[in-house]
Amino acid sequence: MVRVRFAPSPTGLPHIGNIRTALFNYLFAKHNNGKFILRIEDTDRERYREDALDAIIKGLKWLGINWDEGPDIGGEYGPYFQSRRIEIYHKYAKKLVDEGKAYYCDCSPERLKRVREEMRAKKLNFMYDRHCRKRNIKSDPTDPSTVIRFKMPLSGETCFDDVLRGKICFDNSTQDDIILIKSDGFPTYNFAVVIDDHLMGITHIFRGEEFISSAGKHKHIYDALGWEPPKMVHLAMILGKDRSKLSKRHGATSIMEFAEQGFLPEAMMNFLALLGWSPKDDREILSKDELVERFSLDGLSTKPAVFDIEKLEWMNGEYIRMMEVEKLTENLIPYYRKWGWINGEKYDVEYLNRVSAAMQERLKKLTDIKELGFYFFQEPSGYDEKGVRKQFKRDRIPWMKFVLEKFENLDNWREEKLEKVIAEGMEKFGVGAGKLIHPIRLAVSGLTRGPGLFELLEILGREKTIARIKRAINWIENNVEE
RNA sequence: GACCUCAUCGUCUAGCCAGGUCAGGACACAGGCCUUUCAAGCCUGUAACACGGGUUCAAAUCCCGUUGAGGUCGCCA
Repeated sequence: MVRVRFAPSPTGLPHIGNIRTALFNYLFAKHNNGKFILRIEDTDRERYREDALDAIIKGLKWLGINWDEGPDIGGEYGPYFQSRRIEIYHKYAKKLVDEGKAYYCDCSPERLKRVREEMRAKKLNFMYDRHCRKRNIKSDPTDPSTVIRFKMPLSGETCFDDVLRGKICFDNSTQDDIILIKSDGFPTYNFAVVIDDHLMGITHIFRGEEFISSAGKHKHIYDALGWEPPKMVHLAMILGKDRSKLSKRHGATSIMEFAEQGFLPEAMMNFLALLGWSPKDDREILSKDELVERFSLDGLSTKPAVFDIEKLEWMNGEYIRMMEVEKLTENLIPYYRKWGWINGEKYDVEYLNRVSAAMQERLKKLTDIKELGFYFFQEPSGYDEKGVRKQFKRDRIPWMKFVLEKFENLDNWREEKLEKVIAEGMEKFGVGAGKLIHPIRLAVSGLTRGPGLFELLEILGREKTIARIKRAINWIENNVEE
């Protein structure tokens, strides 16, 4: 049985790099009918953030990544918070000390800092000088004046197998006597991860390549405990547009910021899956089920990938276009509320659906409708500048007045009827359709672009159309020179 | 600095492991078609094997080196 885990630390909001790691774990588990486990690595009390756990859970759920065992739902390998597993770590740490494979150390942070600076001055690798290694201090994991350190072999070489990269080796002389238990009694990541992965029966570890260098150290701990390490898969990183590590500078980094910006979880999952993994054929739009079905180790890349938001936007647009109109409306409603376009429980779903249908193929993100479709909900507060120059010339006024009058007397406010009015105007004034259509569009929407004019007007309704055309004529008379 | 990882269009990538294809697809970009505008859709185009050696009849593909990029070197994860 395949068992994989996503093991975030609640020290910050999850960004797309973390989430993609979670996704690959998830896809691999589901592809193999295995279990996906969520474990919270909350052993750093200094950097702990109250809101982080909630953000992690929210982000994963939003994307559609569900776990089989985890902090909120439990499971037979719990607890799934490392902070609740302290006795376990102490037990194994003591065992290692008893067997002479680890030792207590009372070096102060100040001394460590000094040693580090001295080594730096000599241009040596920064490592603990093993001052306590042979002192045989008697202590206890809970004693705040001591830590427990691991006795690294002093010579030789240690290797582990990375599923993607093959054998990776480190010279033991370069490996530090890492801390297993901190002075506050909490384990370090390096220790807890080994204990938990083993005890939780993890079969495969998918994590970022920034963990490659610690994997060598983990191997020693596995060996010391007589355990077999899980299979290791170190994923290539996700980089920003400038090829540097992803950070705040690159815009939205927290996964929920993408949700707020109007990206769809299905599109986000699809896009993230393709960052560092390839289905190896020409298909790019893949549903969650298809991703699970097709996910495989040999499609995984070892090369860092640049996060390209333009492709995400394209893909999101694809998903918006594939969506049922009613579903699109449902997705848009929270934004309409947020912007005050609809209030309370009473709104015209029929109207919203027609707006959705008209705007669907023009949206890349849900929030695009704020710029592109506001006029369905609000009076335009001004007119597009270029549009004014081209379409709001004074000689258009008679044409607009003609259309206005016809509209006022129309017996049936239907697209076909509206179109007929324009045709009549073309004939009467001997001009092309655009000469009438463009000024009317600008008058009712304030924009020079959008859905077909007759569709737009029919949705908007007679009352608003008439009022807006009148207002525009007035505006031209007052603002445009002869 | 030491150690580790990586290297195909601007970007995501297929091809590499089992050498022989005009190096394929997608985003973006440019042009065209459609069209009342904008989108969408369709068609076309520009664009890459980091460099240098070697092995071989033949190298994007195998080997070595160089360069470049990234990562790690915490009582962070």
